[in-house]
Amino acid sequence: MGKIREPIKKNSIAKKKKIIAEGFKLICDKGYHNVSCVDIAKYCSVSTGIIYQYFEDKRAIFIEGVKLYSDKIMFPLLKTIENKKINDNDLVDIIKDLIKKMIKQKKMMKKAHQELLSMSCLDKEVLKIFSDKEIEVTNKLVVFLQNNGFNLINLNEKVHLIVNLIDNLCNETIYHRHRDINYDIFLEETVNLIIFLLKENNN
Amino acid sequence: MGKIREPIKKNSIAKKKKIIAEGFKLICDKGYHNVSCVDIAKYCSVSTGIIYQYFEDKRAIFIEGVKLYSDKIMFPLLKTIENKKINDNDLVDIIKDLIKKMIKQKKMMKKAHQELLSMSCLDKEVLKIFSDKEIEVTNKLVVFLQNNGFNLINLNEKVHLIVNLIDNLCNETIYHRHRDINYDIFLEETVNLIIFLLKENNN
Amino acid sequence: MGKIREPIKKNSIAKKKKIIAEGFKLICDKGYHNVSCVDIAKYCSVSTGIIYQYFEDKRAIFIEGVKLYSDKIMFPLLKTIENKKINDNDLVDIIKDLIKKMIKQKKMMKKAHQELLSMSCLDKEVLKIFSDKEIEVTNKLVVFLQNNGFNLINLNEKVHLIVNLIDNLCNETIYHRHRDINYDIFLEETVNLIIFLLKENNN
Amino acid sequence: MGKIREPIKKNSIAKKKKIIAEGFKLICDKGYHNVSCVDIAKYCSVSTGIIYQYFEDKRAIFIEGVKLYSDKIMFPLLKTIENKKINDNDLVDIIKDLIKKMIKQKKMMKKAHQELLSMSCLDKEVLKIFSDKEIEVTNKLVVFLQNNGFNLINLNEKVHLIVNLIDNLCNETIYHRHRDINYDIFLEETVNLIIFLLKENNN
DNA sequence: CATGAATGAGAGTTCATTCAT
DNA sequence: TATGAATGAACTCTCATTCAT
Repeated sequence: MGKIREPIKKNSIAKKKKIIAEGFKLICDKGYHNVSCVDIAKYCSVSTGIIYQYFEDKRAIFIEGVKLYSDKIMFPLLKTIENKKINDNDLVDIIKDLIKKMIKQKKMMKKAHQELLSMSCLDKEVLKIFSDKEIEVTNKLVVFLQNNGFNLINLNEKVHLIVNLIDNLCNETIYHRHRDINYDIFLEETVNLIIFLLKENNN
Repeated sequence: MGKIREPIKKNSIAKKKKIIAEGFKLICDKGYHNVSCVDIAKYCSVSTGIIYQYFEDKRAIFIEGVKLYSDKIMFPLLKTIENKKINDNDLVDIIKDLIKKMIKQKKMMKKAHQELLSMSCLDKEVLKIFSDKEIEVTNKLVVFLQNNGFNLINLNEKVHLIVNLIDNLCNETIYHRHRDINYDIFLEETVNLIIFLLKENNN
Repeated sequence: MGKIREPIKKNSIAKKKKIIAEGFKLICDKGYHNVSCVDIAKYCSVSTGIIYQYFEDKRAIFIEGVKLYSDKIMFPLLKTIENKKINDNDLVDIIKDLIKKMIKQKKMMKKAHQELLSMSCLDKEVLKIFSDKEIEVTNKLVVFLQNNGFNLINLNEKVHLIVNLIDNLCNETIYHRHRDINYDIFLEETVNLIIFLLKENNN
Repeated sequence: MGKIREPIKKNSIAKKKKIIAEGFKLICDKGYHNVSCVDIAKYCSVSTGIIYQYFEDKRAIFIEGVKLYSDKIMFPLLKTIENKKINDNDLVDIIKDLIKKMIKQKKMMKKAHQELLSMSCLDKEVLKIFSDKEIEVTNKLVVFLQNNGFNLINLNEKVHLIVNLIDNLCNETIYHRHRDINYDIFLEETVNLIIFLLKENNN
């Protein structure tokens, strides 16, 4: 029943923010299904009752957390390309450097990353947030590339492919550990593809 | 405790298989966390007791199901390339056809596919099964390509990339629905990349 | 896991006490193995949940009950000798009177007594509680006897024997009903032994 | 429902005996409430079905076991005095020796002893078996003492007391371990009492 | 507004007993 | 007769949610 209430007092607003921040952290850490609302309340040093005044349920806390923090965990690319300039000479190095930074970031958030990935498979709202965020990333990359002289056709779709390629590389490196893959070669081949996409004078 | 029993009688073996098949179906349909062992028992028309004689717990049923059915749901590529021959002329068409078939298959198993993906993010054993299966797919594709005259260096890594590219395309098409993407162009560009990988005289 | 909580509010403290008192009563009445936690909850008019917030499990309720009520059930001797004075003339009568009072008390608690005895055979913690209580009883009796002029050697061991003799007599009378025993004579002989122990100028 | 059947074939009779012997052993070992009928069946290498054809339930197996084997566990005194002769000179030594042998025997059967003691507190049938056995023991001891020249009044009751005293001593020694008791002195005092009982020219 | 004790439905699991083979 | 697979009621325990204070 619609008893959800928005905090007005400064103090209460801070409390709600705390529940999102800390609660989201706990969920990502322990796993969504291994954490109860009482756990979250305790972890945030608030009463269980207050949680049900600010949030529909556990999922709502998670969703709010996803909205606020998914950038860092799922899309480190955004931060990484900010204030970058590229010139043709060191294109390969720049891409490699960027990928390495992303891997590092994602590794730091491994647990959270897994949890978010898992939830995004099942929860339409989470997926929507990610889709929107991906579009944002794509758009920024498109602008970024155009500003750096890459005026290609189908740039939108190419950027999507690039994002996917980088994401795959990151995930392969962090999780899969396929025994039969040489990850250095995998990196080279991925970069090759990205360069091909960026250099292509298609159609 | 080691109370898990292996069925011996024909009838019982069938019953265990039924629990895996139907139980896995139910889990994929409703979601792992929305289904209890009692639900599974009812759905399979068996007693709850028998479930605990054949399986450690709910997860064990799921894992068995994954082992048996993950091919069809996660790796339809395997079936799709069997008994195929390719010649240079229609390479593009063959790839496109293959992708379309895979999308169709995955769409049929959408719910199950989501559930498996989600679980693979959290459960090491599930991930392991998938990793192993992926290696198998890669190896078969490598052999397949070699049999068709594609003797490229880094073939292993390239095939991995191809599998990823196709997988991404499938997922994009089935789930993401990014508003800003033209999926026909996305398909063209993906195929372009695959062809590039297959034609490349690298290094 | 450490989810056990200590009640703070007056009301809750009373509730926990109620669970111990009534739960212990029910267990003693019906038998430890014939009573479930749900039974106890219903009998105490509380929810099952609260039981698991205050107690580890059923056994914990029983143990708490034993700690609180074992005096009355197992060691009525303690209460019985309080504020007694003895002089040589009526020693026999005093002992007989004391024994009769104890039998009466134990008879009232027959079911509980059986249950406690039974559990003490199997449960080390219960046995420990009883052992400690027995030592307390012994010590008080020792002091009591010294205050009444019985300064014997090996008083500790003698008192243990006396306690045992009385206990045996009680149990024989309440339970065994050996057909071949004349319980009046059995009482006489037991008192004889006690007197012998108290009068002995040993070694 | 009265489906209990008595085995007729040699083979089946042996099977029933086996269930009693081995089943009783298992129950005493693991504890009555920690062993299921299926456990017993497995332990005895018989089918669960057959158990329910020969016995009402688990308790029935236990009762049969008690009937057959309780002598050794609860009343080692019987075996110990067989073919003994006593003369006044070494009466003390004989009693001490006897007690030590009993303690040794009971120690060997500690687990079973505990279980039987525990059950005897709750189960009237078990208690009856023990009561009858105790009467038997008493009677044999009475005859034994008369044969050795102890023609005392109230011999029956005295023997009961002696049996109790010895039993207490055994139990104290094996289980209680009261910190404040010196068990050598306790033994001395107990023997003193027994001698007193045997020498007394009462009334 | 905030608290956290209390609720009770429902999850996972066991086991005495039955019954088809 | 003997088997042991199967049953399902009953047990222990958890947790999202409520509500008196």
